Amino acid sequence: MSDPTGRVFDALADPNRRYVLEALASRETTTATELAAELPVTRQAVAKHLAALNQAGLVESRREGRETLYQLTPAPLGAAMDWMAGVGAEWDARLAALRKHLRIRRP
Amino acid sequence: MSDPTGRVFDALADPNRRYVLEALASRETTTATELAAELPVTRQAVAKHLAALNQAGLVESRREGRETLYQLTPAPLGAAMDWMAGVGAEWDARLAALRKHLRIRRP
DNA sequence: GTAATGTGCAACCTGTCGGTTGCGCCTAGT
DNA sequence: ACTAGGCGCAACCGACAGGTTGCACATTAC
Repeated sequence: MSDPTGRVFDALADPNRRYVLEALASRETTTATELAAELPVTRQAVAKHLAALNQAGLVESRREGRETLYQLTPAPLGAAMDWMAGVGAEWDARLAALRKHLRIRRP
Repeated sequence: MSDPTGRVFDALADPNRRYVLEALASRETTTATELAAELPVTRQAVAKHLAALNQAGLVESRREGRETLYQLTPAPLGAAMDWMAGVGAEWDARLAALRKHLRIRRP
């Protein structure tokens, strides 16, 4: 999946990954083991999720000594929201045009 | 997956389903066969995707004679966008608080 | 130096997802 | 009445995602 927006939605589709994002939004930095303590999965599973989030550009990792710190980078969320807003807007525009058309043809 | 927001993101995670949504945003009504003609998959595959979108509340179906018409219902997109906006906002707030803290402690 | 902590990598298992094929059931045209 | 178009359902298949275990490697503490 090379499409960046697709990767974001795919990353957001998993509940554990969404929990990771929520935790990261209020924590400024975290390690995989710390997250694994709050989730019903192993550290390695969390590490895979963090890798997926990193692939989607939602997370950055930096190694500090013997632990790797993960940090939220919420920018790609904007692109995804833009896609959704585009769909909604086009739909609304179509509805508006349809309404207008009906008003003109049936005054 | 009972979580409604999760279903929305899961629905949005597939490129074919996103295409269906885009098509539906500009078409006001469509059938599964019509969509299948524009996609590299069979009608049944499209029908499954439409069922998933319906489960996510993004699409409504109504039977008209011998064909079933599908229509976009973009409301759940709003909830999903709210979740994303929440994560981004909390992050921004944390960043702002951190910056403020730094400015106070290091004038 | 040695033990403990934290990580990464690889193999493996299992369920589900996206997709197809095959069929039978309506509905509409002629 | 019969034929053709459109759908739904069910079975099946291959691939991949999420998860686990096991182990080897680096870094800190004692």
